[in-house]
Amino acid sequence: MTDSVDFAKAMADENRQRVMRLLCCRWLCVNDIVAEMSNVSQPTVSHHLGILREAGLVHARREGKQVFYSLNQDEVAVCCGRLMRNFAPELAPTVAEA
Amino acid sequence: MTDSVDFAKAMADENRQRVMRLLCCRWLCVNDIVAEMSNVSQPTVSHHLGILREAGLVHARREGKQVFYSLNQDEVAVCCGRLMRNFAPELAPTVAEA
DNA sequence: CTTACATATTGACGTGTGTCAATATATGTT
DNA sequence: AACATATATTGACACACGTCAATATGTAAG
Repeated sequence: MTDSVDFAKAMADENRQRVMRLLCCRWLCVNDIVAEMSNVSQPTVSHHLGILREAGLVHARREGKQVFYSLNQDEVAVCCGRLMRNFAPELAPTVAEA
Repeated sequence: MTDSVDFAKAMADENRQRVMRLLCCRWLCVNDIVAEMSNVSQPTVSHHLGILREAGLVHARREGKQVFYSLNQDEVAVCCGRLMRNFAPELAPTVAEA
């Protein structure tokens, strides 16, 4: 339903997808992300992380002064599956894994 | 790459997803779509159809005075597959169908 | 060729969104 | 407590985007 819209909106930004690729399969703290992003300030990165966190697309874990983020691949997979079922039902697997 | 961003942007609107659901598995002309959409004017529907067409997410076919649209499920599937490979690689099938 | 109908385009308007500088909050250190 | 570092929040700004009324374009019929 509207969940698919929220997912699409969360993904609908180049910098957000850059952050997601950085967080794929590893944990990074905000400063590391900022260091790897060119031409994007720390507040902007923090803002994008907030949106991704709100959408459940990243995990967050505090460790001392720093906060580490990592991509939530499960949620991405669930949302992609929902998109497939909604908008490519004739191509999506009929039965989902339980 | 940036294609995933374009796909997400095209999907990032509730009315656009409503239109896509209407066009799932059938052809509708613009007036039919307008009739089934509440509180959305004909120019607005036309505008959304243009964005979906630009993104390759719908097929369009002229038939006399009317233009019929239908959802392009293949493109949706391709884009979802790309999202999966980019952002859920540990959950996506390793080998894609040729 | 004029008329009628279907769709697309234009122009204007309000709202949403990405961005940054400045500042606040949180945590650890001395 | 004072300070330093890491992250989040605020406020302001420009620009993108969704929306509609009005108009233009395309297509067929009389």
